[in-house]
Amino acid sequence: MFCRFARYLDNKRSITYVIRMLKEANQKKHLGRPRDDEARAARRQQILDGARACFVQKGFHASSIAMIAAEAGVSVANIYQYFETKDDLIVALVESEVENDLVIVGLIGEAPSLREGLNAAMVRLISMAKMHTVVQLRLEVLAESFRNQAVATVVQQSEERTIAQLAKILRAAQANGEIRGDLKPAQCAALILALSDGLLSRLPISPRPIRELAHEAVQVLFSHLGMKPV
Amino acid sequence: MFCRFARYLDNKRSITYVIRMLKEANQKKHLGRPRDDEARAARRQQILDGARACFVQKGFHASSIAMIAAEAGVSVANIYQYFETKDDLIVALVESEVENDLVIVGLIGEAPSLREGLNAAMVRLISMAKMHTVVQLRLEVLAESFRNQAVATVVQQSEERTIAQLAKILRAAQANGEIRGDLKPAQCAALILALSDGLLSRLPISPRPIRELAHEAVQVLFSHLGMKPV
Amino acid sequence: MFCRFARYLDNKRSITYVIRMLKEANQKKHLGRPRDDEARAARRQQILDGARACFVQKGFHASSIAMIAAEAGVSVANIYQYFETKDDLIVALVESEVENDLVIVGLIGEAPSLREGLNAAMVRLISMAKMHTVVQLRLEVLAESFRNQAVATVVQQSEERTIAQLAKILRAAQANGEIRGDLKPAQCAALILALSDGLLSRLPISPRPIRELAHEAVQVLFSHLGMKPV
Amino acid sequence: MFCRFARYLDNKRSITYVIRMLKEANQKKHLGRPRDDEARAARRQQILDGARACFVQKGFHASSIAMIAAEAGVSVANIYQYFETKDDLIVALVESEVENDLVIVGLIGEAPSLREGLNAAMVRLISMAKMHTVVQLRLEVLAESFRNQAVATVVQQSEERTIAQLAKILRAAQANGEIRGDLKPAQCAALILALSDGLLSRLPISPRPIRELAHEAVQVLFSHLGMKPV
DNA sequence: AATGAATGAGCCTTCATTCAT
DNA sequence: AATGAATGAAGGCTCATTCAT
Repeated sequence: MFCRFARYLDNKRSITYVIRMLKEANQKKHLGRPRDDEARAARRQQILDGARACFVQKGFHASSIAMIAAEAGVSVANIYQYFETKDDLIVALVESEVENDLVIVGLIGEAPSLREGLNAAMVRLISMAKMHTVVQLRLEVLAESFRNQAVATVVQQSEERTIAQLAKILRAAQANGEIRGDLKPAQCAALILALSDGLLSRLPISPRPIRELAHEAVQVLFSHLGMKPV
Repeated sequence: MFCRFARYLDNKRSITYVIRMLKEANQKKHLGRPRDDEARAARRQQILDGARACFVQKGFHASSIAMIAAEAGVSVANIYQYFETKDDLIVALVESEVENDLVIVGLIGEAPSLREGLNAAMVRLISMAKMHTVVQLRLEVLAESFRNQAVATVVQQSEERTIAQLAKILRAAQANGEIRGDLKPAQCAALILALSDGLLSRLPISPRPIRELAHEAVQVLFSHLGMKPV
Repeated sequence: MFCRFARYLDNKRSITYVIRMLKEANQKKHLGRPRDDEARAARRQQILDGARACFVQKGFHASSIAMIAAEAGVSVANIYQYFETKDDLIVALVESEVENDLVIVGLIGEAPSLREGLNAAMVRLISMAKMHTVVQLRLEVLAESFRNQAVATVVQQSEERTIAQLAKILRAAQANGEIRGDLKPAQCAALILALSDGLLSRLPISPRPIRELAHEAVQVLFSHLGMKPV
Repeated sequence: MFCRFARYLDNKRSITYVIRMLKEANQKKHLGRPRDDEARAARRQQILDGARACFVQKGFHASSIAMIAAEAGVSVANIYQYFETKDDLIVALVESEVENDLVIVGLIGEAPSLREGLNAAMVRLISMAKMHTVVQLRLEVLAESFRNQAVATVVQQSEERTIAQLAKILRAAQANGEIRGDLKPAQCAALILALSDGLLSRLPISPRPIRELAHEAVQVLFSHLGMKPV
């Protein structure tokens, strides 16, 4: 279920028309009164999914609530029962998006060795089916961080947690002698994340495949950490 | 002349009001017809400057032509004599923005040694007064590249040129033995650019000062290139 | 229990948020079904009270059902079990509001003399704690009478009753020689009511205190009625 | 050219439909660029006229900008080139509306005697073709004054001017012995205005014709002022 | 009877763009 | 060439009302 808008956007139809079409495609009826929190959470997620698809396609500011509603298959007014304003919706999406980072770092931690962990994380990132959308959103989020304090705060907190987690892994690797002991784990962690962001953000503009660059980058890291290159 | 909009945005006034105020603040009632190509170019630049200020403040899609016109001190309709659509304006701005990269790389090339060049470039970036706006726009541009083919093309071409230039410098350094000879210059160059982008993009969210991270990053690079760390 | 909305309206929050806050502030989660007609009437009154608070604050058309429900501490849907439409709610409120007139006129009738009665009524009006809201609503009602036939009818009927009542009092005063015998009681009564409305409606715009004007007005009346001024 | 909306409002058509109909009825084309202030003032007045018609019909808050635009025969966006917000439009209308008061008072001043002046003013008011709308708006304005400070200020200032003007006339009448010398002119003036407002505001609800009441009211005034009744 | 959820229609405002001057 | 005026379309948000529970 990728952004259904895409199917309409190439025609020259007006946005209003596209939205009506999408709405008619969603045969949804009046849903009645699902009482439980579970249903509410599901609907909330449904909206977030629609929002994500739109934001990936058009960015935060060029995505309209009407688009998001159509994409999610709910009414415009309904969205406002789950999110107070569009900004809140953006923040909520950012919150759910930054979870990814921890997951990736988790991959590193679960591996038997740092070397294998870093490799696994890289492979996972590169081959992830929705990588494209993750990266696209990541950029959107970083750009938004410059001007939207609420977003910046969310990302900053996630960043701290992620760095802390990765630093812990690095410290463990130092303890068992896998990497040099004279590196500052937190700084090193921040660097790894920055490098990763930097690489991925070039997805649409890099003259050579990101895959190659990522491989090279891991080499650089290994040598910096004092591990033998592959 | 930073974005003059900032001066008005905190009041509760409507955008329309703000724009009128800005317009009145720009004394020159009638700009008159540019006398020659040079004057035309100047006017064009004036518009681009206004656009840049707005884009930095609000992003591409949340900046309106009216804002840009007010910020630039020209009339709305006048903008349309220099740029066919808002998208064209964006592309033009992106074109002028990617020039920066070559300038920075130029810094590296002019230095007596690669080590000094890299250091100089880093210092220049970090201490540049308008660094904040450059980075903000960089993210905006990268995010836009994902969805706007015209922008992607411009950035991609610039990227190729920049990498080629940097690769040339690296090759020279290999030739005079400053760095390891077994590195692929182009790939290495791409990596350096990615690392730089990655670092800078964390400006608003990094839990520690970018300056520190940048210093560390240069160490990583040096060790990767086979130079002694500082 | 003055309009609780006031407490929220200064913040920048969206209306949706304000309404949710108010709702949560009203502890009783579920009102339960009213046991008898009396309980039903109480619930109805509860809604009318909420509506009154909102109408005073914002007027008929700028008050939303959601606001009224939040203010009254009932659910939106519940309102629709007591009033078929918002217009019906308005009419019902108008009906309850015009009762005031009879009460005031009653005050005049109960006094030992017309002189004392008029004075008492004036004092009562001016010093009434909720005078402000009464007057505000009175204007709202009069304005609405121009365009809403249902409201006009209600007010007109009340007006007739009130005039009749006051005329009766005046006739009695004529009978015992307190006032001139050549006045037409009904016309005179209408005049008194008009003067009263006219005075009070200037509450927010009068350059001098209404109290003074009211005193003067009573003098005028007295002299017109053929009573000695105070 | 009374409110053209009236023609549509009885059918059950949606507002949107009505607005489209009205728009199509206005064959207006793109107006080009009238440079002069005169054209701007005319257009501004045109909008105010449309607004007035709507406000009379539906009140301030139930009149939408779209309605006003359709009624005035301009586009919605165009309105915003003449008035910053809907509230500003309301204030502007109120400003133009309170001018009426001075005109009426002017009538009194121009008459050869106070008696004739008051009579003339009354007759003028009662027989004015658009009296209905004037009174309707007057009530709307007074009601709005309670909650809209900007409106209250405008009305208050007008009120002061009007009272001053009328007081001057009364003082003159005192000077030439037409009326009692012991009345306070300003207070008396305020009273006259209040009585007038009070009477007129009962237009839609008075059980007997306002004309009669007005006549009676003038008698009251005359006797209060110490003039012989007619 | 009471209510949370839902929605089509509408609200105010702004947008990118065009046109007559 | 430059610009004020103009506008259809769309933006974010709220409304009165309904329905299933």
